Amino acid sequence: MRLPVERAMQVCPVEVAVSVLGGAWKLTLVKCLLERPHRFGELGRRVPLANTKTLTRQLRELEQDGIVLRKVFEQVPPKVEYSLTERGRSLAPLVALMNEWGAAFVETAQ
Amino acid sequence: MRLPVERAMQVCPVEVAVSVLGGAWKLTLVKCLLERPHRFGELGRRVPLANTKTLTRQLRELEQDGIVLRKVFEQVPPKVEYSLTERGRSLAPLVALMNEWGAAFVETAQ
DNA sequence: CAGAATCCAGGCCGATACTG
DNA sequence: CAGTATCGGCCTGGATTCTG
Repeated sequence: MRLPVERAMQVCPVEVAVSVLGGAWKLTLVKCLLERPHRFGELGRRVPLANTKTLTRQLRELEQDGIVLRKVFEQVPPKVEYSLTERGRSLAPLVALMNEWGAAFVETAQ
Repeated sequence: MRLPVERAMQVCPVEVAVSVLGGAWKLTLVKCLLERPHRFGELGRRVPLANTKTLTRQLRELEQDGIVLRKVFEQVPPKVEYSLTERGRSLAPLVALMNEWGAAFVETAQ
């Protein structure tokens, strides 16, 4: 278990969710993977503001937290496919709600 | 509109929600305020790992984003009451889902 | 193609002390 | 009571370059 998550546990389950999912682009990546599995480069194009390092880090953490599955195809050129675990798929309702709320927030933009 | 939110808008509504709600303790504060209005000190006791500076910052941002209402009572000793706006109350389903998901995450702790 | 390596900046959050 | 002031650390995220 990662340290920030440990801390969050002391306070509230809500905070656990935030510290697991709150990283930059994480939930957007999950949203993409809910559609279908993606390759690394595809995800990069879906989230154009994230560079490769950030992308890799977030995906690794999602993998470590049991949300994302990383499958390596041993071939040249290399191919890696990212997909969701069951726990990852359980985020579907949450992602839908956040998408809706975020859109409404922008809509009602001050 | 705050800068990180502007950036998030370029990518996905989900990312907007994350950048508005993802700060430390923010959603936990909203969860408390969904129960009833709280005074500053009360919130501090509900979120014991946040110090006064952090608490103030998060509450100010939530206020700026139209989620929290800050009401000052001109009296001695001072009294400030925090409550939710309509937009804040619209977070109820989201908070409930995240609470549930966070609890399940801890339950299934690796 | 899918990253790893390196370096760097900013801000995000925290501890502590002080104030009207 | 409800903050502000000051200082600082560190972690997050980013730009760029390099590699099997």
